[in-house]
Amino acid sequence: MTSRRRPTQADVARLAGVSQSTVSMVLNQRDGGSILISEDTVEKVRNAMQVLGYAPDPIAQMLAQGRNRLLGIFNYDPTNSYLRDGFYYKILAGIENGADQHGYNILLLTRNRADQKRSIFEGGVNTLRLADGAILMGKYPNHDELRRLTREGYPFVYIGRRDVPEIEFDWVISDYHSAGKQATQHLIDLKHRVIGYVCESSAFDANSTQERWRGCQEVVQATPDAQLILIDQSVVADPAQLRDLLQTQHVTALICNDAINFREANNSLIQISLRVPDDISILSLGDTLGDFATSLRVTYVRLNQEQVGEAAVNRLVSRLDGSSSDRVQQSLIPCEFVVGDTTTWRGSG
Amino acid sequence: MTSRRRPTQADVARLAGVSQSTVSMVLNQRDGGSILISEDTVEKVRNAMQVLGYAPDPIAQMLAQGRNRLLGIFNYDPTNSYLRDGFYYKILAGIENGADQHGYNILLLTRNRADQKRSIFEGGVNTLRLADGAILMGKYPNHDELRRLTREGYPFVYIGRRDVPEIEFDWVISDYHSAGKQATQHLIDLKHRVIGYVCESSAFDANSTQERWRGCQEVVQATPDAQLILIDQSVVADPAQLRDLLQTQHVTALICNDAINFREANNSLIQISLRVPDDISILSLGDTLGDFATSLRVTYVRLNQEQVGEAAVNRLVSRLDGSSSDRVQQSLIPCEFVVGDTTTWRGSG
DNA sequence: CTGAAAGCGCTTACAG
DNA sequence: CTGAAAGCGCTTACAG
Repeated sequence: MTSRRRPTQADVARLAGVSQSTVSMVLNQRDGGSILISEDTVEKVRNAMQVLGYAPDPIAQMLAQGRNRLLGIFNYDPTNSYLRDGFYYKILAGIENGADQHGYNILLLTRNRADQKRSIFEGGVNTLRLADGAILMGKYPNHDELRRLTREGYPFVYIGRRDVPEIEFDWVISDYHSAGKQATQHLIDLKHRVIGYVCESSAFDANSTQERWRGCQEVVQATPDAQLILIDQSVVADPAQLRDLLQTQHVTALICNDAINFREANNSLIQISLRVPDDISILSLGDTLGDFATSLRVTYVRLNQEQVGEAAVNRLVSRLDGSSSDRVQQSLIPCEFVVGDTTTWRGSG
Repeated sequence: MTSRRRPTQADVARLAGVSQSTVSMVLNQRDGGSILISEDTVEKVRNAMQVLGYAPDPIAQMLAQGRNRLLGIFNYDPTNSYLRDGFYYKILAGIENGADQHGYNILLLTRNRADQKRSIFEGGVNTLRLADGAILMGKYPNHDELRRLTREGYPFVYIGRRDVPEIEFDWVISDYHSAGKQATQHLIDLKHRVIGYVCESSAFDANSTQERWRGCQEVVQATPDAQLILIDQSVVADPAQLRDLLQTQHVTALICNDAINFREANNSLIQISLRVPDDISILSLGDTLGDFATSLRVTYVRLNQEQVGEAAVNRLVSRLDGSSSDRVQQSLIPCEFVVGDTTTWRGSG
């Protein structure tokens, strides 16, 4: 660990017998070489760099250049909350991909995990400032902070639609509304008329749930005799309760808000001996949790979270590179509806 | 987006009517306040900071301080390869946690995803240098790069055990060897004597697989009449082949190298109507993939990847903070053997 | 084609 | 208790 000081441009310059700025020029030689330096000099400098094992200090470069090709990621929710159905992971993978394509690295802000409330500003300091721009996410952002970021002109994109009074900003999100519509139309087409919507009460107020629900509602309301029944996850978790509900209401199909709900519902159905899809159709409005041990392929909506992450990066980078207008941009990423074996015609059993 | 220049310490100083260095002192006021500044001055400076919305530039701070409380993460494998059983995600979560506890942020190096070979040094530049230290991972690291990092005294910890000629460095890894031993002993105790070991041929040379396998071997070799049979994943994927193999060899238990192998094996067993665990016992030497739709709890080894990530951070940070000796430190994180419903006494069916 | 100089925004001895 | 100055390692006009 004898790490004597790393070599600097000054060291290289000394060894090569040129000035420090020349070393810098050689280092940053643009493609095409608009800056002309004699071959000899380049050679000498290159050699000296080799000999000393010189590598530029990125921090100094940043300070001098005023930017650093770093994309910040800040999550208002504790990471754990995203463990659910691998949501966070997929978005992160998309962001990584996008960042890589644009030659950016990622700064993952970890601060304040311990506290209940995570915060971008600590002691008045914008911890995101280290990055050129940031991607924010989380169910409950601090509105004041978002306003301050906007006021300061700090470039960011939110993952998920969030409406904050007084300001407007970029966001990207899966098109949950259309997902809900497609799924419901699918069931309606299969002659189902009484459809249960399974969701946890704690998740019902989330924007992403509301959008799904709204999509389902629209289709149901446009269909004579059709009705949508909200079923709490706690009911589904209890096989007996679930059976009673399904029977008394004549429910023939279940739409599950996400993959977890799907799994729970499916488990309960097994226990009350209802066969999928003959006795009851069931689908998930979210990505599946790996494959189940059954041979059934699940009917579900692919949320394309990777694409959401990539889209957020693309938007952010286009702002950072100035190749984009200043207009606020809010985009929906299409979901894909995948028809599997867990849904079929009503009464086919 | 009218972002006129952000205020600097100089701006604050001007407004407060003090010198720039005084602003810096106020900003960095140590606990206890070993540096004495009059209440009045502090007040004035604080006010000015408020008025201007001043926030220090972290990059400049880094340059001046020589460190930045940033932990680098570099993965020699493409991220996708870690999607398998959520490996990468869990480690990352552990790293995030650890970093947070120590007040570090994370720098995720994305470079070179596009290329086949990812590289730390680009054009001779150590891209990790932006971070104070780094956590490296990936099946096939570039040995030359690791040597160079070591030579330069750059602090890093490897996730996974990698033996690189000429150098030694810190690593942290799950105790796969012990995991294999425990699992095998469990089966031996249940009177199984012919045990199949399911693994993909492409994964067999990996250190993590070798350690598991070695652990299993040891127990089997210490048991009279016991034998361990290596079964390629491709055989397991074909139900007919699997049945033949199990029958001719009298295999009564399967050890699956990871959760994916487990799932495939389980699916095939269903198709050839072998009941788990009555006809055959089966367990996984890796974390499970969520729950299966069956009511069986899987017998498996919990790898504690989060702990691996956290341990790596702890080690790295203790080196960065100088609170640790320079001795190379290589540690094994214990796994937990979880007995579920998929294993039972031989011939209980 | 190359060098001297200023500057990026901080921190940290060193004087007073 | 506070200020002037040097320095962190670069980049970028500006002279020559």
